[in-house]
Amino acid sequence: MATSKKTKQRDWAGSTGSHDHRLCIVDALDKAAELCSQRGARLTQIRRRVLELIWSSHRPIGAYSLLEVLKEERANAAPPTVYRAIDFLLEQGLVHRIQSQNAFIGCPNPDPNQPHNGMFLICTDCGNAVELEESKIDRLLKSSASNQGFVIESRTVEAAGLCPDCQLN
Amino acid sequence: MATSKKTKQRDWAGSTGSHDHRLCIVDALDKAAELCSQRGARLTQIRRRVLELIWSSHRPIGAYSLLEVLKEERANAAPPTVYRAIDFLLEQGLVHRIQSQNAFIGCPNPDPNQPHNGMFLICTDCGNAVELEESKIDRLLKSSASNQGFVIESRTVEAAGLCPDCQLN
DNA sequence: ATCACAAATGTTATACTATAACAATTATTA
DNA sequence: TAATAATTGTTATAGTATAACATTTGTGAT
Repeated sequence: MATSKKTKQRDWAGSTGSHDHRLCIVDALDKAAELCSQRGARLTQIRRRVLELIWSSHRPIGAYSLLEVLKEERANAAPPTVYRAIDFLLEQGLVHRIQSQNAFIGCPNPDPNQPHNGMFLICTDCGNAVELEESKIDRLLKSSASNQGFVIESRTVEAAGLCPDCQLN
Repeated sequence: MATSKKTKQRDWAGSTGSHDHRLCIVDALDKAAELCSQRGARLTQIRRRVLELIWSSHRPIGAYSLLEVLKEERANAAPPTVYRAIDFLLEQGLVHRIQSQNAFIGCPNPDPNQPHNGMFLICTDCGNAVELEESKIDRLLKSSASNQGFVIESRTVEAAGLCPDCQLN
């Protein structure tokens, strides 16, 4: 259940490919700023910084890993500091929780209206995660639930396995 | 993230309906005994008792809740006692982990060959959970992953919402 | 501007979840 | 029945998350 299991530092096309990841970060922060401003939500320094740290890779990152970094910049950072920021970012739909790892990852496509639950492919070897957009699966799940009279409000879909790169190595 | 959020003590047709739950338990224990015997796996007293406790309701139950009960019967029960039993039961596919709750639930249909990952509908009101069998969703997920060159090894699918009963109350 | 209020952050403590490491005991089988 | 493997006992600790209350900072009304 530990979230800090070591992973190789490698990327794969589906998630990060050979791209300039700085652009991901800038883009995510820009989107976040705009969304928050539209909503009258305050993207404070701490919140912005935590979002930036979460976006620092395409791997889910745990709260205490974030805290370690934050502490170097803010002597008085404590667990509530990071958990509050995370709670805010989750509420705004800017990040997702990866339940199977007790970790968090940036949402590449924050919904302007309301947050959505992501669906993820997570490589067990390199640790990279990519968010799927599969409305079909969502519809199937909803209808399957509906058959039982059950109404879905939120869901967790996380698939673990090997990304293309790690299948070779 | 606490697993002990209070839930109403109510059942719903999709999961438990108005049934004699003792039969569920007996049935589950019988199946477990047979499976283990076939496999040469040892369903010891502790393991059997933990399985029974997990089956004591259709709600996922946490390790420390199990431990509380176990302690009344076995003064020296400690976290490893219950986690080891859970690990065994997970390996044998007799129970599933509910990631969104750090809790465990019995598998009503343990696979004679290898364990499967469950898919669950979990009521946020009464807490009951029911396992779905939706091979369609599995296939969709696999093909969707395959489009990215990703090979799925295991997955988590958990949907939270309201069961039929709790929609009325 | 400044007061009053709300929101965010600081701070300390603690609850909850899970595993490491090694010792003792119990089963299995040669 | 001795040797070995599997299970359980025991203590300690790592990792994840929140409660509760104090302080500071931002916001809007006047």
